[in-house]
Parts: sequence; structure tokens; C-alpha cells
Amino acid sequence: MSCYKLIQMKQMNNTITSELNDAQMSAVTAPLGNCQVLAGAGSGKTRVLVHRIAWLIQECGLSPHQILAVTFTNKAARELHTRIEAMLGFPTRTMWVGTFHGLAHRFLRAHWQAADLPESFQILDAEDQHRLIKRLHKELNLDDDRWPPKQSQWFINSQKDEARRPDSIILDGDIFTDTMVMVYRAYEEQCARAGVIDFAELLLRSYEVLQKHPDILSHYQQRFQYILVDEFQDTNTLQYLWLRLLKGPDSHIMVVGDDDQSIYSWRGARIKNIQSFTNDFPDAQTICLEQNYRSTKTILSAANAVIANNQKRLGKDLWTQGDDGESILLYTAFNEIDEARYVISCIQAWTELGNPNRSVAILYRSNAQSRVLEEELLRKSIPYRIYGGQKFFDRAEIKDALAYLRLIANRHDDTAFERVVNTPTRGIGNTTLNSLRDQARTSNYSLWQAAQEIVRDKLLSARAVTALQNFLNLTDELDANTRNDKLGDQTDYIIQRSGLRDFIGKDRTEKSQSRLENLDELVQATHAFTVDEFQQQDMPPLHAFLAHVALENSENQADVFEDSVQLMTLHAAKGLEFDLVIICGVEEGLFPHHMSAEDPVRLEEERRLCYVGMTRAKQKLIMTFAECRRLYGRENYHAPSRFLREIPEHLVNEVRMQTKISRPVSVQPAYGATQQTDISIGDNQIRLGQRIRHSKFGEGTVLNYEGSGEHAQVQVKFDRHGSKWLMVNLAKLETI
DNA sequence: GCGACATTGTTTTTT
DNA sequence: ACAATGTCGC
Repeated sequence: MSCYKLIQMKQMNNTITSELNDAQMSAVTAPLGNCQVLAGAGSGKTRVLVHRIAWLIQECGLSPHQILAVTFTNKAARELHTRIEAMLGFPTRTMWVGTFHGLAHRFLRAHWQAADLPESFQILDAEDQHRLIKRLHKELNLDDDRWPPKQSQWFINSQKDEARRPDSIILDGDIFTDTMVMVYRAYEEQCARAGVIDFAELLLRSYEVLQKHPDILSHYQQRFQYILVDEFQDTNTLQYLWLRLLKGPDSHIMVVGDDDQSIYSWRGARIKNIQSFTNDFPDAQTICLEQNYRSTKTILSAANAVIANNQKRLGKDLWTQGDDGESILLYTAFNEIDEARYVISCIQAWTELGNPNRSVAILYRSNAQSRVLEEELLRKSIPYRIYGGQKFFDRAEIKDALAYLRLIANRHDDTAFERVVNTPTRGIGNTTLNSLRDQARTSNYSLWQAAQEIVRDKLLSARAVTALQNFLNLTDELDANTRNDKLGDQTDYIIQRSGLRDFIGKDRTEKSQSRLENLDELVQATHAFTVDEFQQQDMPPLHAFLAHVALENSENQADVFEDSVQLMTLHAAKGLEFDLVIICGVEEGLFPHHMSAEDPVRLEEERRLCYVGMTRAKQKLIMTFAECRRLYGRENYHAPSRFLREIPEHLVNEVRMQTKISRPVSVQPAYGATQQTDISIGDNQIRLGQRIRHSKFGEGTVLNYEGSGEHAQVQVKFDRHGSKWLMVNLAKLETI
């Protein structure tokens, strides 16, 4: 090795290991073996993954080609990949970095024959799956009241997540199991006929291919010398089995996770996998990352105190070298409107200090809570962005347009067929459709084939036959006329020619206008789409686009660059961080949610959710709860959440609602946090929760105030000296 | 086949 | 409260 190269390597080595603490260092430079990293919130988990991979390549001589890194979200996968490339300074296209589903998809595209799939198989999303199962229930004459399709959907998905096929489910003579298995069977047949597979099936099918084809298995086992798994606490049974199978006898695996941040057990995630890992790989080294680089001491102590109430923990104590920081503000709101006003007033105070809107996140337990907050943000003209909610490609009009594309790609895609056969309405109603379904079922055809037969043999009324004929012709025509077009032009033409555009825009409401805009956006997306070499190998653009849409249903990326306050559920906040975090609705019944309150296991998950939320905050944490909240049209009185009581008192500044104003009925008088006072310090009006400085007592928070002019007094809770009442014009106070 | 009413069930949702 | 279904009559 040349001297120059050695020096270069030495430098690289330095960049890989510099700025790492001891624990991070031992994870990054761990010997080439199995390893488990328990990474607390904000302990530099991604950093360790990135550096570890760089280390494997630079120091252990592994080629990127031999590395497999698995994440849960596309975003995490992208971040991982770009950071690795930035660190290494060269592209690593041959490295497999992706989500479980993305990687499984890639695998199945390569091995579709072994997987017994059509080459052009398409992915069924959750909504399509639901529709399909609903239709199946009808065909099987299952009463929807007794047998909700949602339940079957849940059953099928959880069986698949447990790697169970209908044949491997033990029939216990129970009518429930019998029925569910029957539906599962019918569902599988239907999917096979239509050439579609659902999310869980991506994993299960690829797992089975590996199991049944030793040659394929050994190829991948030999190829992937090192497997890394992010958010390991969120893996389900199937994902764990998949990983274990893929890890060859000579390869190694590193899993990174945090049992305290497991919040998806209701989706099949098994924290137990962390324990299983140490059992299955007894030689695995365990490394704990406990130093937190994100939050202040105060925030961290509070979060630690809350999570300490969980019994089932691996046990980990986060610490930080950071400052104490401000106390946690706890505001007791009168109702959710008051809460929203207080929250927004806090944000205003925060941004007046020069902080950008984007440094603030409002977190809540359930999406329904966002509306009041939104209204208040709107009223105060504060730009905001709501995460979650409906994804772009989930909008009805987009799915309609996509269904045309799917049908062109694959005529036997019944889900797509059902979706657009009468959208826009073209005289094919329920009666016709039912005969169509009958026909399809008895002949074991796709709906498309059944329709062809009906048209050919004129099996229905002349009117229905003509209508069907027109639809079949239309679809074929859309296909034939755009066969050589670019994807964007094809999409544009199809939306126009199918009549979808006119249909969507026919009434001139604002809603239909925005739907039209969405269609335009879709066309634009198809124009901009390029086949991703990694994920899609050499698929035709149309197929590649459909797969991309299903697997990477990104949200509307519009105005992502505007400096806006971020609103999201606590779940959606995992993995993110903000200078100021405001958690709303911290009430019994809402958080912890009443659906989870009785079950201790689920309660612990709620608590972890609380922990996740609190540890998102870097500098300042505000928690609010409302004594009274309108929920489902009723007014409910809730007690403050038990989680609040679990926070040590000395870390909290309790700000009480000020005014004794009677309940607002329809008008909303100014009160509480937004009430204007005539008490001011210098030029600044006093606000509840306002941070001030006293020459002797130091910094504190305004809890209360009284009187005006010369008699004005404020109650301040000082960070170090407890709370005191002070005369405003005597005490030397200044606002911060 | 389609539009107008009633009925229903409302946590979280990485793919 | 509210939206998203399903049922009914035309």
C-alpha cells in the first residue's frame, strides 16, 4: 500500500472515529461480529450507523456490495445512504440500503419466477386491500356486522406478520378462526389471480423464496457479509425471521434500537425481538448509548422520571452534559380553545425571540386535536405544516387516475377495475357489477375477463353490454394510444381521455378545484419521474412508477421550504427533534388514551409515547392539558394525565389559567394567556409563562399577576429560588 | 343508476 | 361534531 494511501486512510480513520464518545466509538469500531446497540433518545444512533458502515468499508475491507442496511422509513433510508456517501466521499450504489418493504420488493422483482408472481405484479396498499376484502366478504356471504372486513384485514395482516399461511394456522374448531382462515384463503387466491401483493406479502413472499430456494438463499447469505438494522425495537416476527434467514453462517448483524421508544406494538412490532436477539446470537456484544446530545438536563430528567415508571424495561439511564435549561411549562387550560390560544401565544413569544417557526413542534395524541390548533394558527397568520393526515397518493382522485394506469399495466387488477369501471359514471351500476362479479367468480376469471365474456356472449341487457363494451374499448384505447408515450404524457392523456378530469371538475366548488390541481400535480410527478436504478432495476417506467407510488407514498412536499410550525401526532414525531416542543392534551382518557388505559401493557406503550414526545425537545418543553374538552360532540372533563404526576415537581413550572371567566358559549372573549395586561416591564407586556430576569433571584417564569400601574404585582417562579410575588415597579425585572 | 337521507363509529398508521 | 358509509326511493 502506498504511503499516500496510508495517510489518506489514516485521515479517513480519523474522520470516522473523531467526535465520537466512548460508547459510540466501541459500537463503530466493534470487531466484525454480531452486535446489539441500545441507543437512547438523542444518543447519536444514526451517527453510529453511518460511521459503522464507513468503518466496515474503510477499515474492515468490506465492499459496499456486501452490506445490507435496513430501516423502517424511506426517509431514514435516504438519510442513511446520503450520509454514508458524504462520509466516504464516493457513491455506494451497490449497497443495499432501504426499508424492509423496499428491499423485499427489489428482491421479488429480481426473483419473480421463484416467487411465483407475474413479472408485472403490483402492490396493494391498505385501502385497496380493504376494498378487496370487503368485496370478498360479499362473495362469501359474510354479514358485515358480524364479520367486519376491517377485522379480517387485521387478521390476515397479523397472520402474515407472524409468517403464518392459512395452512399453518391451527383450526381450533372455533367459528372465528374457521371464518378468518376461509377469508384468508379466498384473499390469497384473489391476490394471485389479480397479480397483486400487499405490504406484508412482500416480506412473507421473499422470506418463503429464501426458504425454498437454497441456491438463492446462499447467494444472498454469502453476499451480505454485514447486516445493519435500524429501529430494531419496531421489527415484527416476520421481519426478524427474514433477517435471521438472510444472515449467513459467516455474516454478521448489528441491530440498533431503543426499547423505550417502541410505540408500534399495536402493529405487530415485538420488543421481545431485542431479547430474542441476545438469545439467538449469544456471542453478540451489547453496547449502550446513554449520553444524550439533544435535550437539556431538565427535559431529560423529566423524561427519565416518566419512563422509569415502566416495569418492563431493559434499563438504561440517559444523561447529558448539557445545561439545566428552562423548567418545563405546564399549562392548565380551561378548554381546548384556551389551550390552543395559550400554545399559539407561546409560539409567538418564542419566535419574537428570533427563533424560526420551524424550530417548534406541536405534538398531540390523536389527529382530531389538530383542528383547534390549526384554527388558532390561521387566525394569527402563523405558517404551519401538518404531518400525517392524508398522503398525496391516497387522495381519491389520485387513486382513480392511478387505477387507470394500473389497469393499463395489468387488466386483471380487479381492485383497479372496480375503482374506475364507473368513474366517471358511465352507466355501469351495481346490478351490472354484481353480475360481473358473479361471472368472474364462477369462471375463476378476473373482472376484465368476465366483462369480455359478457360482452362477447351478450349475457346482459343490451344497455349494460354496450356500457361494458365502451369501457373495455376505452381502456384498450387508452393503452394503445399511449403505448409509446412518455409516462407523463400518457398520464395526462389518460386523465383527460377517460373523462376523469371533467368528472372531477364538473362542479365548481373549491373542493373540486383543488382536486383538479391534485391531478395536475400527479401529471407533473409522472413527468418528473425517473426510474430508480436501485429499486427498480429495469422495469418499464409505468410499472416502476406504480411501485414507487405504493412503496413511497410521500406526502405532499409542497411548501416544505416555508418556515412553518410543525404539527403532528406523537407517533409521527419519533426520530425528529425540535428546539421547542409543545405537547397538547395531556389528559387522562386522551393521553393515555382510554382505549389503552386499562391494559398495563398498552399503558406502558402510552408512557413510551410520552417519553418519545418529551425527548423530542432540545431546549424547551411545554405541556398543556384542558380541564374540559369537546370530544365526539360531547364535553368531557378529564383529569390531568398520570404522566404529568410522574414528572418531578421541581422541574415544572405550573402556569394556571388566569381569569375566572365563565365558559364561552359561542363568543370567545379574550382571557387566559392571550389576555392583554396593562402590566409591562420596559416596553414588554407581561404574559403568563413569560421568562424574566431578576437582579438577585436570576431567571424565572411569570405564573400570575395582579393589579395595575403602581400596584402591579407579578408572581414569578424562579428557577433557583422558588416562587415569589414582586412589585413590578420596585423589583428590578427585565424580560428575556 | 343516482342522488338524498340515515346510521355509524370514531388511537396511533414507518410500508 | 362530523365524516364516511349504507339504504332507500325515484
